[in-house]
Amino acid sequence: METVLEEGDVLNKCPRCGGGLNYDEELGELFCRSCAVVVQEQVADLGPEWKALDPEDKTRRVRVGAPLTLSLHDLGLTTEIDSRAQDSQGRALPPQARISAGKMRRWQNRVRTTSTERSLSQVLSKIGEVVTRLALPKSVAETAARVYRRSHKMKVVKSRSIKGVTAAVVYLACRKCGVSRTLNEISQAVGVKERNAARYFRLLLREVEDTYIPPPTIESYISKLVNMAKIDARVERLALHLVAKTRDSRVFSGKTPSGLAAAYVYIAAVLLGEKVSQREVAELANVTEVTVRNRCRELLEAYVIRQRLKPQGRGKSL
DNA sequence: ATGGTTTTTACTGCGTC
DNA sequence: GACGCGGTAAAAACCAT
Repeated sequence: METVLEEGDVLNKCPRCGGGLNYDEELGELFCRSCAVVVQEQVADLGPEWKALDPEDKTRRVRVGAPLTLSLHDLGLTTEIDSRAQDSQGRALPPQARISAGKMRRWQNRVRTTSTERSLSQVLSKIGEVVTRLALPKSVAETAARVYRRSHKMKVVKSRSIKGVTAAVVYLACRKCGVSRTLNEISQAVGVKERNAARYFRLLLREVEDTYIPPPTIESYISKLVNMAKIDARVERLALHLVAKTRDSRVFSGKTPSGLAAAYVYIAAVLLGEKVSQREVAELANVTEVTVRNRCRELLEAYVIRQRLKPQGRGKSL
């Protein structure tokens, strides 16, 4: 039960960031643990939604080869690490612009045909823009559009900021689809203050969305962090293990998951003798070093972390 | 608006490579 | 001496009420 990553989980390297890729044939879902973290359970939840997709996708998915690569890329492993991710080990990716255009076109077709009135609002087209810009999966676009139409029907978004609503809806869709993007990233892409988007997001949750959407887990943050920082996978495993061990603790309550995740990763790295600085994990988790330190302190106060681990664990004991 | 909680900002001292 | 680490106080942000 301490093992979270199963054998054979990692099939490939992410073409964009080099992180581990997981690809589920059955569900047609691929997830890079750096760019778009999707935890196993959440994938299962996605099942129905994916089945509802057009058959064209299915046939494309079955084939192996170049189209697959294309769809891999399509499935939205994105942005945020763009600098080094740009071009990886010689595998030439199709020009960004072309893919974006194609995706945009497809998305718009779908929306046009399904939406009853095109004049529904500018929000829908804005959603398309944002999804394209962030290279998010199609499922996100569809989910976002669906949520928006519903909220529109319920009149809750009447006379609200278009940008704010857009960001909120897209973020909500990401959450539903298990795509790990922060509200901050999306707000920036939309060009709106995060707190405004947050307001609308809460509004949506309260008024429209009846199904509870779990917030991003500490575990998902940990995976994201480890992969983004290119830290040894052992650290990830240990960090996740520590989370599991300390799961039923009040240390968690009210603290930002990303900060906690950063702390776990840091502690795990120290235990394993990996050289990872607080600054590094803090930056990647979008928190300050102070927060990392505080979480570490609280964690270490609450628990005695011993290193009685198996093979050549040259860890120190804290 | 307000109050309680959490995070950030800014600054300091300490050890070490 | 710069760097990583640890701590602190006050400001800022967040959130429910």
